[in-house]
Amino acid sequence: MKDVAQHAGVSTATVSRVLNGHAAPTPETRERVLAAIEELGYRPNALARSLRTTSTQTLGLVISDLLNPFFAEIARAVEDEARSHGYCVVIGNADESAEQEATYVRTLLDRRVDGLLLCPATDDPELVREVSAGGVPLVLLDRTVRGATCPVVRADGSEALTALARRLVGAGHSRIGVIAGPPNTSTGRERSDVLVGALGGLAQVVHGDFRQESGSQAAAKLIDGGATALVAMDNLMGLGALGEIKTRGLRIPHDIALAVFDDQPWFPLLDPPITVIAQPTVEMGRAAARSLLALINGQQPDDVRLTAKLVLRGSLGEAEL
Amino acid sequence: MKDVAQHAGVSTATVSRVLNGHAAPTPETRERVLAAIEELGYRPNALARSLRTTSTQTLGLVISDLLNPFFAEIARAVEDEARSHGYCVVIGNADESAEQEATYVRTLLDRRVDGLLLCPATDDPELVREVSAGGVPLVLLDRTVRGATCPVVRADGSEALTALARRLVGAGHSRIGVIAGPPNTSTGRERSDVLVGALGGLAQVVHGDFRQESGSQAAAKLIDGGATALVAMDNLMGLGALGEIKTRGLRIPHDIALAVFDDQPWFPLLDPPITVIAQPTVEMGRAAARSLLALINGQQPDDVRLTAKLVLRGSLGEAEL
DNA sequence: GATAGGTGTGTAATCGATTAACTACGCCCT
DNA sequence: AGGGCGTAGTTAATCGATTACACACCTATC
Repeated sequence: MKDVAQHAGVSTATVSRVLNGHAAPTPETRERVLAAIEELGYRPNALARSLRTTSTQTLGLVISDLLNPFFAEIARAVEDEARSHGYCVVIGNADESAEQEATYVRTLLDRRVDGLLLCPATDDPELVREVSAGGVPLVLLDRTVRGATCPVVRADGSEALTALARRLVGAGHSRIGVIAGPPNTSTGRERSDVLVGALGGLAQVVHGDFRQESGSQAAAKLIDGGATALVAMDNLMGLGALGEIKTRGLRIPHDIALAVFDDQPWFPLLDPPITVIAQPTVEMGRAAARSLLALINGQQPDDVRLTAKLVLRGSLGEAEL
Repeated sequence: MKDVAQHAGVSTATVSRVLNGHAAPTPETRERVLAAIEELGYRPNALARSLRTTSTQTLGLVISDLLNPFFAEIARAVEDEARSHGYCVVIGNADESAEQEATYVRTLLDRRVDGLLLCPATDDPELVREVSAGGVPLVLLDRTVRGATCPVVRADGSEALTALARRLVGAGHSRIGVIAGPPNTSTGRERSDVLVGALGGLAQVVHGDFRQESGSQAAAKLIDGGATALVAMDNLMGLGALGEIKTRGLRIPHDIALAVFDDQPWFPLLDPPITVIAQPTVEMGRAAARSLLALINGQQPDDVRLTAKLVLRGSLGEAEL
């Protein structure tokens, strides 16, 4: 910057003003400075700028698993929305591990992100408290924690799950296997609670960990237990369940019915296409980013609750007619 | 930091020394400083540190599309490897747009990332030159550019493509539709060049853009053109082709054979399972990260060429027997 | 007991920007 | 002519760390 100033025959202050579009510099000076910048190929150092202004124009996003297309899509939406407001997003991958999540959150805070979006790995409020104590704007996404004190953006699947339960019961299924998420995550608990409640005693629950492998194992256990219908509470566990069903040579929906929470582009391609509860992922990501930006700007955004929708495709069999 | 120093009754220099594990401070001082840090909940400002040391411990990764599971997996691997070496990764999503890619690259350079991994959207070497001119370590991943002067990490599918061509020809297919990537990307060009060459005149090529929609359109065109076999050069276009095949009610492999470049966890679940050319994505990501770290440490890593493998699963029909 | 050498800390410059406070230079008005 | 005022630009403090250099103190040696 000093070089640019020298080159243009002005002080660094003037260069800075030109850079930041301040009113002061005369058009002529401005021209000279811009020419110098161009000539020297100067690019301002964002670190120095941030240090001085205490604003990094960066959001942190800590998600549970980048490999999960659900989160990838969310990340994409967050990034889109943030960019359209001039913000960058730094993504941290927690790998469903609370420790790694904490490490990442601290790293991002150390780098002074302007705000943080978190999909908490567990419902332990400790980390959230730590961030809030640091005074950094925080929004929870997809999952919440016990006694959360910050805005939360999530999808509400109650209605869809209830409708799904009604269909399954109506079709005469009496042993319905629920492949639930980990009980220490809000989504893991709530989704299965709602479904189990609506199934009124017909449900058998096995908890997985939102990963493919656990989906296969849970499916195996439930099929062995005599289930005639399976509901996987997340797309990766759904993938695992499908694998197990295929391995055993069972036919959907003839031998076993299946529904999955989370839609994926390839679900309609299966034979039969898979019935799902589709979450408005893109909207969730955008809404979360918007809430966070509002928070950063000193507003008090409300919680956002979007509704997930039941999409019938055929994998429940007659139940769908 | 000043507060911590005051609290411990030492100077900021000593605090800094404790923080950075310098030999100097006596165990007793060290204790006092650590206690003060603990008590005040002090966390060092990474921006200030980076400004002073000109090292951010951060790698930039600019990929074409986070929604593409291939790139998501790569991102994951890069992140893993980087983290294990104490580096963070900032991911930029270029959305297959050269402009957005350039914007992101510049933003990352402004933030002084220690090195950059790039999956270039086009094979135009201009951006690469710009980065190199800035003296920032750069490694290209998956794709290369014309006359690249930096290390490149990619998968070589020639062998697998040739084997695939042999099988298709051997099975008597005489009109083979190739759904290629954009001709201005190295992977888009090279993959189809190899395959078309190996098919010796039996190929019909339609270029897509590595997105689902273009896969459907290309498939439609090729099927209308009388193709009895399709090869999609990337998983998203493969997904599109599958959709088109399903829409038309065609049966694989009876009515049409299909193979896809890039494996996906759900390909084995289809009926029949899809034959693919599988790339070692995780290894690519890790290798790229390692090359970049080597470059940062002043070494001169070689290009890395991993081999993609043909995985026969049944979607080619008799050709596979 | 003076000197050399080693050790633990402090002082202050520095990284590259932003910005408050100040200066210098017209220009207008009485 | 002189005072007031607006404007363009400069000087220097600042953000929060790192680190070269200086300094004080202690110990070992002759």
